[in-house]
Amino acid sequence: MFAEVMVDLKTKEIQSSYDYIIPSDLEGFLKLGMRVVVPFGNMTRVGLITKIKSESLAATKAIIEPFDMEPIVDKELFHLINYLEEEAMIPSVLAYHKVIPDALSVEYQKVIRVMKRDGLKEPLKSLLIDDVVVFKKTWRKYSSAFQKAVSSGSIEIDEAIDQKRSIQTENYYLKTTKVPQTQKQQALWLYLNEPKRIEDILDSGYSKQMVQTLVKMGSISIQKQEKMVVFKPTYAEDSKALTREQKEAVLAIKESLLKYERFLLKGVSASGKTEVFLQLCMELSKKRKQAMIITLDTALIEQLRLYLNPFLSVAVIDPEDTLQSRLDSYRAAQTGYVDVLITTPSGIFTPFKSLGIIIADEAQDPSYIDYAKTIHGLDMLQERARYNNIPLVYASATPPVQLYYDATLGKLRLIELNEKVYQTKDQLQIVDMKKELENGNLSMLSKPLYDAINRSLKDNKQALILANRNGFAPYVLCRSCGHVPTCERCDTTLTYFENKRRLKCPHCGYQMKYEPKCMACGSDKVRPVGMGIEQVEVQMKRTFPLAKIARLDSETTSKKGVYQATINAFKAKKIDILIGTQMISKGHDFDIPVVGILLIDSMLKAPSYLANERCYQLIKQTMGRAGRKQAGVSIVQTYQTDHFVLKSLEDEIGFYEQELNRRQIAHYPPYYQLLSIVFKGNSLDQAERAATKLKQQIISRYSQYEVVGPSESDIKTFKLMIKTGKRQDLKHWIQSIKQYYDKENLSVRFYRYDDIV
DNA sequence: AGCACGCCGACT
DNA sequence: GTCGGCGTGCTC
Repeated sequence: MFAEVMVDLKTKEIQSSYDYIIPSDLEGFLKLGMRVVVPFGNMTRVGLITKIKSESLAATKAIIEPFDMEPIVDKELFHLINYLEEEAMIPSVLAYHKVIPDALSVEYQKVIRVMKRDGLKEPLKSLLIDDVVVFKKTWRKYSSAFQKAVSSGSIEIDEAIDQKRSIQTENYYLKTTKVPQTQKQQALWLYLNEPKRIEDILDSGYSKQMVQTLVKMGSISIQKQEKMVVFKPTYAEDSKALTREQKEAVLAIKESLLKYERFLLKGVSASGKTEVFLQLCMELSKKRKQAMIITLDTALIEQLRLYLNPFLSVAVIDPEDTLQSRLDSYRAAQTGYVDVLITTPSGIFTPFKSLGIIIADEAQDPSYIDYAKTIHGLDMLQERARYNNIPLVYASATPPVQLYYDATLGKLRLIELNEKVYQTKDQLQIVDMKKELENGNLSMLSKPLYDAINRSLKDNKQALILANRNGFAPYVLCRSCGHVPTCERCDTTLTYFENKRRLKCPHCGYQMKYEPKCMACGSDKVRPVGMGIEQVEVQMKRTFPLAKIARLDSETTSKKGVYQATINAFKAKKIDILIGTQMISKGHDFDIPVVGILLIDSMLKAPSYLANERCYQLIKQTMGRAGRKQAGVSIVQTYQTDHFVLKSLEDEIGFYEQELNRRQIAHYPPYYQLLSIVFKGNSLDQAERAATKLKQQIISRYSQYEVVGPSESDIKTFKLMIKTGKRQDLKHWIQSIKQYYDKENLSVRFYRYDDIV
């Protein structure tokens, strides 16, 4: 027999499936979806069995050994890998790496054994102080030196595979056919009529000693089985009584529990969405089916877990947890040992024994699109729901335009939860900052917002300020020559952080020390330009010197636990004014009379077709934090009072309709599909030529496509943006483009979810 | 001729 | 990702 194996070749986007001979002793044991160790060139690599077949013309080498005891990729995951390859245009090896969790990935090592020490020259001499040294990535630096040392016989090299985390096993004890002599021993022997763990045996009153003697005598055998972490519900009493709307929502979704259907559960926070989730999960648990809930971050995961755990067994995959704990939860979901799995979008590929529902919470959030803009989490979840024939519930207070559009077409069912648990009338005020300037107010704080905060502080109450812009200033400018420092890697302007005196790239994380001297002309007239959250904090402290002020942004929360601690302190009223980026807008219920929204003008101008929707959602969500029990006011400061996003903050339907109208006219989703094609060559020139050439070819051959660009995007790259009514059309020629440019020593990449226009 | 270096393609 | 083959070009 033969196996088709997808060899783990991390970077190259080449054909990666090769045929291997299955050694006769592994026949029957090796199955589809298991990983195996195979020889590849002069290397030893891990690969995934993608097919088992009885004939192969190509196979010459045999599989060395199995790497897993059972398949780690099931039918559904194969389907998803295939989907990523076809729809997201990701090469299959990369798709495989997306689907396999980090905890199960492997690293390749070189084990160097010193044979003749006197033959060694520098730098090897000082590197190989011990007789056996293991190298990982640093191997590459010295590979040629090692090579020479091998041929001169001073060292030998072996390959080793390092698993980051393996599936843990533990011993189970089982009786054999050999009956022991004494009565006591026989009691233990009879008790082990099925495999039991040592803890359970001890709990039942038998001693370790006895087990061991019986093992020695051959009356008990030891089996290795996977060690499962058990997630148990904490068993509370009855759940809360449902409101009429909640009952209707639960009923509507319950009706289609065993078929594929999409729902949009629209409700502001505190409208009781979580209770609806709980009811659905409990219903499924009775049917021995599992639920997957996706949310955004540690805090929201924890909130959900605390709500569900009294009634259900709940596992959690949080990227901030350790590899081992993520793997435990992964296995619990895969083996069906848990009712509910809560995870962030990073966990959307977790396999389940028997999945019954998928709930995508905070469905409007951009983090559902992966960093590389090639995968949309919501699309993957839709594919999984379709595959498993189960419902998919999107939950959001401010649904993405795409889902609103789908709902109007009847492609998904809209369920609204309108009743706020606390009824209050929220007030909205939009302040024109141009007028403030005319009236002589030079500060970043408008008079109405200043008054509102002041009043609140006098009443011993709090204020929440959204300033969604990291750092002290969006960029620094040399007033002498006009130079603006940009990122080496992505060419975007660097954000200035005053506290750390550093310039950072908001895009890729590149950072450098800030010197108040111009890198281009040497002048010392370098000044920060524009406003960021650090500056807001400084000014707030100056304006309200007696108030306790805290800031929540990516910088202050880089240490684990700070986020939650600050939120808790704010809830406990130990902080008077909380200033934060978008991270303060999600999930938390504060009871505050004043919400101030600053620095949104640049967001409205962002070069993304999603800018309006993101800004609208952010403002709405932040407003939603204000005034639960008490009356609240939200104050939005802007220079663009006429912008339709701001004008329709209290007219939801109006917003969606105007935005949809705009997108239809400008040819954006949901009416048109986008595909960006990015060329990266050895030189800017080469990339531009290729992009221009392809554009002409597309225009002349396919009149239905609209091509925008080419425009310079990252360093040494040019981008074309294709807009088309039907995406189906694109697939067939993408393959040929790829092959064509591979020969030209140019890299071409395709991004389905690029929103930057 | 002899060797160092870099690019290219094969790897089942 | 890794290695070997082959061509180029430099040096003795």
